[in-house]
Amino acid sequence: MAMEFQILDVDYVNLNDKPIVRFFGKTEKGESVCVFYEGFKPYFYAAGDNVREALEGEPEVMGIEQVERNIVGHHKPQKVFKITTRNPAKTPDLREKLRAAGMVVYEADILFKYRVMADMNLKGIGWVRTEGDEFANTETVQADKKFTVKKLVPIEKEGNADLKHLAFDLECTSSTGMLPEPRRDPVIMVSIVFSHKFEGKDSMVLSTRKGDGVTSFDSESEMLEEFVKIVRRYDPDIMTGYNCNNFDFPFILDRMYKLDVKPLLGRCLQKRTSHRKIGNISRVNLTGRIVLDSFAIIKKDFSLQRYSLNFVANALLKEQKVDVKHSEIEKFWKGSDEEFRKLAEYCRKDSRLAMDLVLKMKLADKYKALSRVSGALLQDTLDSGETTRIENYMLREFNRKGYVFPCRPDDATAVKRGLGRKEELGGGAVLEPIKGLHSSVVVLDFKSMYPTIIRSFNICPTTKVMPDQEEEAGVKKEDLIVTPSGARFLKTDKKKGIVPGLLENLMSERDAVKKAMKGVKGESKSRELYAKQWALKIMANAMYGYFGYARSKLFDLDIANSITSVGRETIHSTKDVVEKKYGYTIVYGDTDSVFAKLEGMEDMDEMGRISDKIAKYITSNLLGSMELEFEKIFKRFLPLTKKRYAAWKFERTKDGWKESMEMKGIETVRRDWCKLVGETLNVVIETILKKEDVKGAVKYFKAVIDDLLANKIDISKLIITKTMTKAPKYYKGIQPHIELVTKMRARSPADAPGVGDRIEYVIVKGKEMLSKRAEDPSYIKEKGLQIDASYYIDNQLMAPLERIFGAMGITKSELMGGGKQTGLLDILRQGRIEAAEPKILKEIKRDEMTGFLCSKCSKHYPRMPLMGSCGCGGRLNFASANGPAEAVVN
DNA sequence: TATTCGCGGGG
DNA sequence: GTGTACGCGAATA
Repeated sequence: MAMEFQILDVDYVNLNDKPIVRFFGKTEKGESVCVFYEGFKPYFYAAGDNVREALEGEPEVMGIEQVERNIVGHHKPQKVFKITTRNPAKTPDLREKLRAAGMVVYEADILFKYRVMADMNLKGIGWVRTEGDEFANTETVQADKKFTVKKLVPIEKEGNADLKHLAFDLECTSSTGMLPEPRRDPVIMVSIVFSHKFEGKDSMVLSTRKGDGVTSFDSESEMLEEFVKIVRRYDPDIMTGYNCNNFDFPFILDRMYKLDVKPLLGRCLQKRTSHRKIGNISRVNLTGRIVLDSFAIIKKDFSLQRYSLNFVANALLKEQKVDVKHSEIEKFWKGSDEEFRKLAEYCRKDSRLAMDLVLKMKLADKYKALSRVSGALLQDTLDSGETTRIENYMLREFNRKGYVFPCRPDDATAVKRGLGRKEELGGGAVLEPIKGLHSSVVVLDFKSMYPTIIRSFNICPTTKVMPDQEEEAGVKKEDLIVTPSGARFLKTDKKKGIVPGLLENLMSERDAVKKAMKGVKGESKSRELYAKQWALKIMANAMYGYFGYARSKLFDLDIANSITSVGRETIHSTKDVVEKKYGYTIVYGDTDSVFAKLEGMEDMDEMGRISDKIAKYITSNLLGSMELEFEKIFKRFLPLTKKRYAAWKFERTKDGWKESMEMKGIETVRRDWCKLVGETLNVVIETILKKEDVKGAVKYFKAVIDDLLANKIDISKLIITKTMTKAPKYYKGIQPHIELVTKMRARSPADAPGVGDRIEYVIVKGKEMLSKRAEDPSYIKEKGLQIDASYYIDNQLMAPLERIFGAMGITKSELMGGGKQTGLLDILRQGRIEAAEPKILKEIKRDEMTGFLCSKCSKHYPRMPLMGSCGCGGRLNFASANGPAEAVVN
């Protein structure tokens, strides 16, 4: 009998002194599976003269065999010892023992499940077929199908099994007003939402109080026991919740521990579900299932202003939470039946939103694809970074080519590498932007620059030849490629590097998937292919970083530097060719792109044709698979500094040119800015770029300021929000939103915001310090208070807008009305500005300047206040550590 | 201008 | 479990 399933999780147990590997999975029909595989012996490698002696009499060692393997850094196979052991868990001991004896160990830090998967060529989320199945009569695991198998064979099969999801959410009371703590605060309610009907229901609410639509319990421990039973009966593949990794799981597990409820939420009935917290990150171990925290994934994959459940649900699902403030939970819990019912619906809705985010936003798709490409298990793809995936992917290929893989470095080595990195590792080239507003700029970029450099120069730990290694490698100088940083690699025809080979596979497979996408019909199929090509791209792009990462098993600065040095040289030579051969100015460039100015050109198609021609010519002179291509047109391009610019972009599509704005390094939405800032910034940038109307932009900005001063701006645009994370008394510094809460409590304790609430405030006029002048927007309207216009001008609007206008050569004094405004058009025409020369009196260097100092009362201002003089009426000088000065020089 | 610090999200 | 450990904006030197 045989069976096919998709691998969800793998672990092992020791039975009779032998490891038995367990594969948890799901069949196409939706049955949960657990198969047992026996007979795989743990092993690793060691090199050195005293390996046998060092392991003499070790009961854990089953065999030591001398074998030949390739080792990174050598060009001929080396004699190493393959050490076979009894128990994977004992490997670290043996490893350290060998190291203490001066031996070098290999592959002695690979998790046993990954050792097995790599050798059997099995991948996370990959499909597998079993052979020699025998029914396993065991109650140690929970699954629809349980078998002991003789063999597991990977199979090529597209599509994904239908996974069962369970979302849950807790409500707790708090005895302190701070976040509830499991050591003293109880769970009062648990909501559960099912992706597939469970006993006829799609959701449940459990609680220790009775109410409509709620399953009630006499005690918290009975409720938690039932929660465990429901999970087991429903048997989900994926458990989710919003911030469940950091709150709901740790909380409920700690409560179970305290109340003596067995936390058996996984598919193994012998392994308790546990959580471990390191730093701020907590991870949950659910054997046979997967924990997917929708908050964690959304934070990684979506760029939003805020990540509260309500904000995210609004932005992504157009839904909102039931309206209950955190501070009201306890009130509703103890309140009327109606209030309790509302709390239950609030709780249910939170689970439903967490579930909808996962299912409707397809949060797991990308990660499934990454697992299938890299081989890492889905849980690891979700929780850990690129390292796990790259190492899984590389290990397999290195082993196939007869290499043993190095171990990861110890902390001391990693720290040393990290320190050395800064001076020794060069990054990409960033060309100095030519200041001013530019028109008719085309952007050309190198397709997958670092992967193609690695391929074209055959850069790999297996092809690197050190100065004294020519003889060992059996090569001559002409067999080597030298990179600009001076490292030497074997040419491809001598020996193809493993990493270049992997990249070639990743990139050609991606091309094939993209081709297949064109002919595909059906939304789910095309989504799957899209995720696959995305994963292939991510894996290819991650390869470079791995060589420069301090904890990498293949850390090699020669390699990292070789890759970036080729990149830098390529950018500079591309700039030369475009400028000298074609006569166009490069106005900017960063790592893998150059921005060329096609002076005076208007016609998009014409600009596209010229770009294509240039790109094609340059590509023809590049090595190997490196390729320059036309990417987009910036009809207007306004650089502020390196890595920061605004542009009016046109992209070529099959239906003509698609227009949009592109901002790099310029935020128009920040949570500590009021709406007015973003709005003003957007209008100003658009006016400059689209209408080329700098005067208009200045005029608009001045009008905003006039409106502010005249109290004509709607208060809603001036609201700043901040969360109160703890009770006011625990704040050490004085902060506006906390001062406001204190005031609001004095006015009306019942309506004042509580811990965890977001506080909205507006700064009003007054004599007190700024923090004391934060006010509640509705209170302002009610009492007709005046807003503090100069605060909004100096502390909110000025800095970001000054940067934009500064890039156009407009100084603050010109902006604020006093200065001359002639010359703006000249600036535009020239596309270049010079900094104004300051008059020299008593001077300090620019970087010495700390702000402004009143000559009368010595008050210090970090930034020039709006009125241009001190509040006391005194004149302002420049301030520095060496005292005041009248001028600043560069 | 670089580096360290603090806090998000959950109740 | 043959383990590993966030990330960005603000404040500060």
